[in-house]
Amino acid sequence: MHKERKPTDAELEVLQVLWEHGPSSVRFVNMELSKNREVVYTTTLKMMQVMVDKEFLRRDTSRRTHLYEAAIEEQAVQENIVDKLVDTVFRGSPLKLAMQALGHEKASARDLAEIKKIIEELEKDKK
Amino acid sequence: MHKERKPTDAELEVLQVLWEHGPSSVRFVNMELSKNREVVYTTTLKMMQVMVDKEFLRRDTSRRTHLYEAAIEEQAVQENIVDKLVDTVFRGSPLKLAMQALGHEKASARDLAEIKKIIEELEKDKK
DNA sequence: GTTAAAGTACGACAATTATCGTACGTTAAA
DNA sequence: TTTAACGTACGATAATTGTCGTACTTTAAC
Repeated sequence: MHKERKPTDAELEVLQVLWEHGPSSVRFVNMELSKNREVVYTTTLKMMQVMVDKEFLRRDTSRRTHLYEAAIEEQAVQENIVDKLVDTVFRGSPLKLAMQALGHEKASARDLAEIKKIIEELEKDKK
Repeated sequence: MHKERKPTDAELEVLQVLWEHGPSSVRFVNMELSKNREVVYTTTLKMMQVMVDKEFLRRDTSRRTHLYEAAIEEQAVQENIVDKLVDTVFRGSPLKLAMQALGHEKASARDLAEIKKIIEELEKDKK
């Protein structure tokens, strides 16, 4: 039994696929990963088996082709990572992180309008 | 000679100290790290030597007590990490990341006001 | 000049990560 | 019923990380 730890980068890639597509076979996950880079099938398999051991994934072995699904919530992982990031890279300032994200090239005008609305909501809550 | 790679978590801790305080001795960095957790002096020393090899740090050996300074910019590291994070954890959406950051417990009312201003600036630029 | 303190150098280590090959079982088609 | 395709299991491995002990050097105080 392993302790709850933070997924590695490669593990996050696997989780992304499962969060997006729901329960999937190793074959399918491997296909998805292969869109970005070369990965041997058994590498993905082994990794997902390890992730079951770490309790990052659950699997259904009732059929020959096992189905894996994420056992941790996307939202929770995002929170963990952001919290740690704020501490270790942004000197404790979520503001700096948000600014960096919004300065990101992919942030669109619509994103900006969207987040302004969210901020106004948050401001109401804080009052 | 090493390839340019992303600093590890422990390396980020060291970088944080140097970004904040400028060129420092191993002793000083070790003191700072020890505020958070127990670290043996030679562990910090070894790590910083490795970081010099990786070209994350530069050092001045002209005096007995060597002085180390960050060889990579805080801003650049923040950008790298945010870019990667957007891709691997937020499905390519900087907006989601910003929202998560602002929902962060430490985000204050002043932060929110601040970022609203910044958004308005960004919106002007995009026009 | 001896000695204690403070410094650097560096080898060794366990744990983790990411990777792949090989063995082996199951299915289905020819 | 052979065989090829597809699946899981799992050992081995190289690289990296974080850790620390030990050896050696320099400085300065006595």
